[in-house]
Amino acid sequence: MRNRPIPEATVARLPVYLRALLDLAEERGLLTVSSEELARMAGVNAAKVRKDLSYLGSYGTRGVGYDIEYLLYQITRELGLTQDWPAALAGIGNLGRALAYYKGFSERGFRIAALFDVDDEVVGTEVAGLQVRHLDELKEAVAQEGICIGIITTPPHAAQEVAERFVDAGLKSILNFAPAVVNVAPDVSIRKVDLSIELQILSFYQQRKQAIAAAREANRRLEGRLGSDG
Amino acid sequence: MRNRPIPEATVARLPVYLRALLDLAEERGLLTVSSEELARMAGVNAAKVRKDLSYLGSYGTRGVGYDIEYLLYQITRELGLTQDWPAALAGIGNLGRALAYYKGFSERGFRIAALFDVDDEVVGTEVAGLQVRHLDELKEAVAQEGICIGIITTPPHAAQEVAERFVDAGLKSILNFAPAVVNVAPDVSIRKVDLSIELQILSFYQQRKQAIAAAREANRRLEGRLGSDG
DNA sequence: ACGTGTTTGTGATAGCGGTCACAAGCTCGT
DNA sequence: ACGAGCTTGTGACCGCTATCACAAACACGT
Repeated sequence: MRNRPIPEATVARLPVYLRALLDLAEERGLLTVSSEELARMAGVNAAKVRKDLSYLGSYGTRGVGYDIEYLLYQITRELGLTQDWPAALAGIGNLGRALAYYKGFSERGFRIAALFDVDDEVVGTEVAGLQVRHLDELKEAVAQEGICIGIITTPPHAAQEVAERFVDAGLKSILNFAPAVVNVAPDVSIRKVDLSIELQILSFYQQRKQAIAAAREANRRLEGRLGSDG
Repeated sequence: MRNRPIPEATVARLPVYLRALLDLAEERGLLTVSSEELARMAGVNAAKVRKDLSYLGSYGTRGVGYDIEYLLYQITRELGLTQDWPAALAGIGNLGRALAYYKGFSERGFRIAALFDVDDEVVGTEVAGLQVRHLDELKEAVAQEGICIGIITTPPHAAQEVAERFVDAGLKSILNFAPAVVNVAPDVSIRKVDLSIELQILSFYQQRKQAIAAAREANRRLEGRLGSDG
């Protein structure tokens, strides 16, 4: 089992476990944790936790649980968080600025190392301690700063072109915040974060809840009338 | 088929189709579109598009394609975008401010109707044309503004409590940007957007790519040496 | 040394989601 | 009126994911 490739779904949960483990280690100073406790903290099923961790190897002790320090080390290593990952951010609008200032990135070795835009009004200004550069300088900056990850916070119509420039500059990992579909070669990883889509999904289920509530209400009234009639 | 419940995966893709269809209607003024073209624009498989749309009912014409206007109407209706959805945003930090200013929200009937915080330095200030209110005023604001959706952009340790306050105020849909696991009752929809997790997932695959490249390189050298030796 | 209680690791199973392939059905030209 | 050429709608299949259930293995008290 421990030599099989790690499933995507598991990879997506490892950061959640990592966070929970850091909490246990730093805040509470505990040494071991059971799959049940970890599952509770991560908001998932205990069996899922065990199966996920088993892909990393068998680092638990039956009857005891998992050694927190060791697990932290293994997950950190597996996620590649032992090195730091300089990132380039293209598109210095509201969202781009917020991300440039965002502390959450720098936490785990992610560091926004360069900012890019194409607007002459923005290029040259300083944001979050970095000088905004023109997108044309991307290649040099990537080489110079050792940039590995590209983040897109441009308007939608520019997203595809920026992605292509990122790929052209040698980046293989892209995080897209622009509300647009971006196509890249299969050897490039791309993940999207789309606020508007998330809201629309919530809207769908919210509407369904309201429709069900309305139907239940109508039914209740109808039955009430029938009851008083009978 | 058209009366079966719509799968979650399909719901998550409807907004993508919607965007593509708006593009086709507004930018190019087309009347019909084939599943293949729509699939290309949405970055998915054509069969998947057809199956997804078939859940809404059979609105296509064989040999021709789908009527864009009609499809737009159906998807809009199904996603509940015919009404607008006022949202509350709690946590006025960098990210909260950026979202408050973000234009992408207001596009499809989503409107940030109230901002909340607990910090006295922030409460009372004006952000994006709205006065930041204290979280204690949540209930009144929800009733007053007809708020349906809660957005969490607080630091992680405050996320769970804010979520509970949202639920307590009657909200059934929550979007969580805080890097923390939030548990709510099963009748409440919660979706999370976690920038740090996305980066860690990218990091995992990036590292694997580098490891594979390194192994390939080592192998090439080894074979080269063996070749010259033999 | 041994039994009891606990927790892991994993085979088995069920369900969901993606893809293929093709029949059904439409339009249009002749 | 009819055949050619498309495109939809969907049954069938396959792989991935989640969950269950239980044997294996450990610690600890006596």
